[in-house]
Amino acid sequence: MDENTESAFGKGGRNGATLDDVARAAGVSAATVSRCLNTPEIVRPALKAKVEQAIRALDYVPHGAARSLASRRSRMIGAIFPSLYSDLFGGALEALQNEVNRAGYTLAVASSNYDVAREGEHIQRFLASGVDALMLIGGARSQEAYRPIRRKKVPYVLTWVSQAAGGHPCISFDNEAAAHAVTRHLLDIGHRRIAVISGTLADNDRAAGRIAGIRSALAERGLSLDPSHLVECPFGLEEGRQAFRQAMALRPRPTAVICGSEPFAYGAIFESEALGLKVPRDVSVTGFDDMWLASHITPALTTVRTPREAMGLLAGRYLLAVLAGREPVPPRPLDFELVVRESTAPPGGT
Amino acid sequence: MDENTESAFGKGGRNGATLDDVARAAGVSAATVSRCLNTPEIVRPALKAKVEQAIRALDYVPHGAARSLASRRSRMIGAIFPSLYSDLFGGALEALQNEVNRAGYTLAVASSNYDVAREGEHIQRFLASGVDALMLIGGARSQEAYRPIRRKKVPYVLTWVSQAAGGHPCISFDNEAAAHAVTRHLLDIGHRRIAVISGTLADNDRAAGRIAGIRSALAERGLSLDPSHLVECPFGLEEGRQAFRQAMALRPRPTAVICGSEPFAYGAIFESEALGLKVPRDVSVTGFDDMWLASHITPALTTVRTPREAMGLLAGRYLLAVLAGREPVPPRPLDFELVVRESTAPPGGT
DNA sequence: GCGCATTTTGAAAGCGCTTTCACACCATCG
DNA sequence: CGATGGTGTGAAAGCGCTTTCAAAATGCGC
Repeated sequence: MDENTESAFGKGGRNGATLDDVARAAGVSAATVSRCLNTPEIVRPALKAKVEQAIRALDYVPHGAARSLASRRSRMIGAIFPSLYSDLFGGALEALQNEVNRAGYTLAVASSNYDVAREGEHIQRFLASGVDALMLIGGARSQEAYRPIRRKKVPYVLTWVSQAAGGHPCISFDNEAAAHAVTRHLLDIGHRRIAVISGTLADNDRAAGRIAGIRSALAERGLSLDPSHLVECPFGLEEGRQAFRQAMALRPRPTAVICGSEPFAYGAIFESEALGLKVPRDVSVTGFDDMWLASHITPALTTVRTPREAMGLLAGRYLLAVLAGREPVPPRPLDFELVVRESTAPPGGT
Repeated sequence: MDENTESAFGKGGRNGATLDDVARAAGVSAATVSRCLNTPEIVRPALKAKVEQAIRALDYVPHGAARSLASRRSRMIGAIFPSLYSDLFGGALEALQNEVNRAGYTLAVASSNYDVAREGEHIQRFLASGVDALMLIGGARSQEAYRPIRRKKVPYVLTWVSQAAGGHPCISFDNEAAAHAVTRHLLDIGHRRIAVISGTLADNDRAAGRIAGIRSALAERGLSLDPSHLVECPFGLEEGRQAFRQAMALRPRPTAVICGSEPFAYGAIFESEALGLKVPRDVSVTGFDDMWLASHITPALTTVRTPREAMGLLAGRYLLAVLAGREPVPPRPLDFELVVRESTAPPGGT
């Protein structure tokens, strides 16, 4: 039966019916079939029914590339993340994917591996693939990088950063404010000697924003962040352990360590045990993101919960709105929440 | 200057030069430009240089959809994961993405949310988008689901499962053997009363395979898995805690708990503390996958390391090989490794 | 019923690129 | 030195669909 159907196709050797085949089978023009697919409301029910039946009978699947070429839209949205490996971006990726799918779009992804040059290549690749819109993380790329995007007039949005030099549309919580809140909490319970573990700052404005927030909170109390108290290293739990050891070697020893990323905090807590230090008695530790381990680790981690799924969802929604011809306004910075658990306590508690 | 360049384009209002524009600028035919892009080795250096210069001058970016339509290849590969959220699949996703990118392909992703129907829709969507190949996880879908794939003659490969009913190409370690190894380890150190925490088995042949491996190892020692000792629940750390509590309520109490997925094991270890049980003294716990937390948690987790990145990499390589016209043979099941750490010990040790 | 204003429909022209196919070109051989 | 063969290039025909544009069908009022 499959074979019979095949033989009904226009040309031999093809592996699927074409719109013309459907038109012929339904006894209408190709234009009508096309309309049934794209603007079904303007075709009379009688014809529509015939077409739909023919589509089913032939098992017709529209040819994406042909649609794209003719309509000048690929129905594809590209997203470039610094990493696909960690579950940090997983929630946002999943939310974004769901949202764009709902509107009939397909999501293409790429990982820049925290490398701007790499990201630039991916932008080019996506543009060449003809994505209709683009989601990027952060705003730490040169203005040059936006040129090809602007040139092709492809809508885009930045996430994980609430504002970027150049006025690019952003959807995110405010990194600076979130870091400020964590720092403030530590200051409020009496800490004065605070060390910071941060991810590599070059090309990472999220991390930089957090440092800025820490500095401003410190400044409000007349304090400042001594360079020796800022340990910068690549993301990772193991790296966090090392950085923590380094911070604990400082004299006088800091009474609190702010981690710019959650794995650092896990590393710090694990390493404190190895060091014979008790958290929070000997040293307070804070995280950033409130990922799944945070509430289960001992001691449970004081951290700031970031709206990761929301960013993915809203970024998708924003792009779809632009593509639909509306002119959405990126929302104000999203809410974050300081979650105080057991890893922080007043200093000197013994 | 941008404006001047624009005005050199063939048609007005477009947002990019076309291949014809390049041909005209270089004083060659469109065919030659096309050849410079696709088979540069067959065009004479002199012409190639002129074309390349024109491409740079016009900032030409090929139109993906047009290429796809004419060449009948989209240079896009689709991958459908059960979830994008967890970092379980993150490594494979990243590796796959890198591999296909290297060959000039773009990766499209989707998450089925562990739902076969959802996965089916994504398959259809990808096929309609015209992906050149498809990567799927597991083999727990109806043979029906493969029909559209076969019909369009799209190469595909299954991962995370080393063999599937229907003879589909697979690239994976052997779930059954891996689970067998873990179980064997427990049996070898003297455990006899073993409970199992497994992810939902319906539509998940990976989880089912692991249960089979556990059963066969048990059977080799004349033991069997009592239904009461098999706790089935959705994936997640919190769910693992609950399941562990349930397993610990069994009388006589099991001396070991095999977790079919790593988060369950983390949950078990955390919950053991809440229960006043000491791992491994009171109960041994094993994980599955050896994710980043496994070696840092206390006690460090005995588990089996699965080749997740390798699966992504090899799946990509396999599909690219098929697309290149070669007829690759899926490799034999990939290696896994039993990693014995501190969470397992002989029973009754007090 | 006729004429006019409205939908609906079909014909045909592309969308931007790849890919035969045939031709032109040059070097080689008899 | 002309015939032969191999390369490199160009002309043109689509790839399968969307989208004008004009023609056909419909509905309405008088």
